Amino acid sequence: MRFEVTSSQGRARVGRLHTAHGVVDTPAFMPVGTLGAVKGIGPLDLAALGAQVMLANLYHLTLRPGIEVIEELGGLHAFTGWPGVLLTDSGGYQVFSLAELREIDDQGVRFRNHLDGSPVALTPESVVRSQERMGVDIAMVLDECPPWPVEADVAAASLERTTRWAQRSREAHSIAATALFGIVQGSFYPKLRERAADSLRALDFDGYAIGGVSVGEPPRLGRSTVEQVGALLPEDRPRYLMGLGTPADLLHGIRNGMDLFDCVLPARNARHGLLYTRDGEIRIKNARYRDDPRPVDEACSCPVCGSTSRAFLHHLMRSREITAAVLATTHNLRFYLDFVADLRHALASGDFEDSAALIAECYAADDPGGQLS
RNA sequence: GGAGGAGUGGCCGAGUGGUCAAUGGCAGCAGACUGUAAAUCUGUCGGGCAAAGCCCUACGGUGGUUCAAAUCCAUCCUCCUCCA
Repeated sequence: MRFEVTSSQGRARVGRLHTAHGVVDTPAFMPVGTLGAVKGIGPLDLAALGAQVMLANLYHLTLRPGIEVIEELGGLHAFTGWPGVLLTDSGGYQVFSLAELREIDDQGVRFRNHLDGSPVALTPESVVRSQERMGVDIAMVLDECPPWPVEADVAAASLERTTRWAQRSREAHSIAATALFGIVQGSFYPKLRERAADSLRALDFDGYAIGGVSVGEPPRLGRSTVEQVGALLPEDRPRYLMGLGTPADLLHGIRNGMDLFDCVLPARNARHGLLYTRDGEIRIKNARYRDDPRPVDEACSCPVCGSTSRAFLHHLMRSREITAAVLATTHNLRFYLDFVADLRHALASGDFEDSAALIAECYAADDPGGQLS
């Protein structure tokens, strides 16, 4: 993997990430396909929308269909038919989201499989090995993602473990075609974040992620952490803000030097009837859209906005028609991908602050403390 | 003609003397969702008001018993089943 920064404005930057399965223009939004596909859209359609990277999840793929099956079928690219770059998350997020179903110690994490209760063990080493076996382009280390609130001493102990795991992950990494990213934890304690960034830098990862954000904290804390950690990460490596976020979160992240983003929001919200437009969010199931002949977003380039009214989407969504999810997902992902592409182009041409101001206006409600403007 | 059964809030459907403006579900109205246990979950859901309270209207119609009726009695209306 090779990463180059081609232009920058303030701390925001434009870059190119070269991987075994193609190039990624950064800043990039990466749709989340936990089980190997983004819910509601096929891999080729997703690529046609402009997505260059898709996420998948090692914990989930380990349970079903199993790493062996994926390996036998030629790796995760061949198995899923996804033509672009693949990044897998390690299961660190499930340490947070499935907290009631797991136990954690220095060795690793033991889950009670959420499907049938059977035990599943992940260790830093097994996680790196499994991601390499699937042949993904970017692998994430196993980390512990603590919820908020958490006491400082608990967060510190958690971080020490995550740091030891990062060391072990680094040592376990053996296949160059699969890049390995470290993850900065440390909850919302600046000293812990600083310590985390220092120790990860010393391990010389291919890229660096900020994890443990949007875990129940007040939005201002998340924002300030991104600002702080963004300044601590190496300039010459891709920076990945894990799990975020809203359009406003992306703008804030880009402004603070982030290159990669992933989030389930555009896809999940689409399924739940919340659509993004250049004038803000709309809840398409609301009665007001019953006979609205306009497209979801006049300025949107997606195939749905080119052919479909809000009224029709409203009808399909209320009827719980599966196509409603497909169309809404198509639109929202295109919106996100265009959103980031527009900022990328604005950055490259020097118009970033103008674009940012426009976005901040549309998504003011999403802007705790007004950091965007 | 005879025998039995049933009519409850927009719909379906509980409730069989007071704790019932009436369980549930659906529909409706709105909200949440951030490295996906999520095509999920939550709130609301007769009307009015100076609104954690009060008033009005409500369980097919009418009348009655009772301190008190969706619940008991009489009668009428409608529907269903079976027998002639």
